[in-house]
Amino acid sequence: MSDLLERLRDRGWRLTAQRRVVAEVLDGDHVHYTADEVHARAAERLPEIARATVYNTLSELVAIGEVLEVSTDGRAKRYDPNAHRTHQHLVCSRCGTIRDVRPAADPLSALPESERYGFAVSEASVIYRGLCPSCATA
Amino acid sequence: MSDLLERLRDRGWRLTAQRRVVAEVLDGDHVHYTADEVHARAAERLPEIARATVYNTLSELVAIGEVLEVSTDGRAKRYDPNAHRTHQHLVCSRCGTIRDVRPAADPLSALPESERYGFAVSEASVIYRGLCPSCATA
DNA sequence: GCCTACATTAGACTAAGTCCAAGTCAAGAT
DNA sequence: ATCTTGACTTGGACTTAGTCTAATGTAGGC
Repeated sequence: MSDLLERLRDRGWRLTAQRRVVAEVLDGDHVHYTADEVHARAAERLPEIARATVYNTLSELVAIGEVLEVSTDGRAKRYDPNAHRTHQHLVCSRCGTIRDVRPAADPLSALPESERYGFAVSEASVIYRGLCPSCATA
Repeated sequence: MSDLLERLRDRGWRLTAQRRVVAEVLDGDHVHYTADEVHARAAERLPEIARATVYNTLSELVAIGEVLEVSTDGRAKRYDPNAHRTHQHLVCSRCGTIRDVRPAADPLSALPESERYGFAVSEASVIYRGLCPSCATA
């Protein structure tokens, strides 16, 4: 994650303790925390960190493309640090577990010109839903 | 939309004035209102209708599969009466306009078995994003 | 026309997120 | 090493979207 911190410094970010712990929480594979979960985990290391700071930092990370926002259920947004390897999401309809997945074909290519209504389409995000192994057997 | 009202009566729905106006508001193509928009439009015809009633009715329509919930921006959910013709959504990244679109291939088929992590995947929802014609020229 | 189970209402409540004015501090300049 | 300053953080009030509840109203079977 020091890669990320270095990239941030290169962008002129002031490197504060708060930003550091938020960046550290968002490290790993298949990480999809809500802002409140990020705040709770950050507060374990830096108890006085404010919710507003977590929201600010997450928004900045999203704005510069280091973190993705994922909205799987119309409730709290989730934050996905896996921003440099394009992928989609597979969500369990029962328990909400999320996995990063890579479809075989670019989803954009499935949308024919005749279905684009003159839009300059630049991105497709897919949510696959189904039962995860533990929910299927339970 | 009397089709819908008939299907609802067949299911044993009590047909109230409130449910009727909500169903009438949700009529047409490329309709994707938020709950508040549905409430505002319903209130034009039935001024005393309560927000809670709109939420209740929308949830019921979703539960029985007559209306789809779409979450395009992590803000208010939108309600889509086009539930019997499977489709995906194309959203303008600037103004938020939504169109129903039909990809050439079933998006599910693009997810190889090796990327399913043992899930019983049953559904894929796709949001295509880009600039709509008016936002592209503005 | 009555009855009653189901539907509606207003308003309090919750969850998720934004905004703001005041205080703090990282890092460049000295 | 300290100063300075503009960027960052804070806590709390505020907003938006949605849920819940107890009291009231009413559709539709009789």
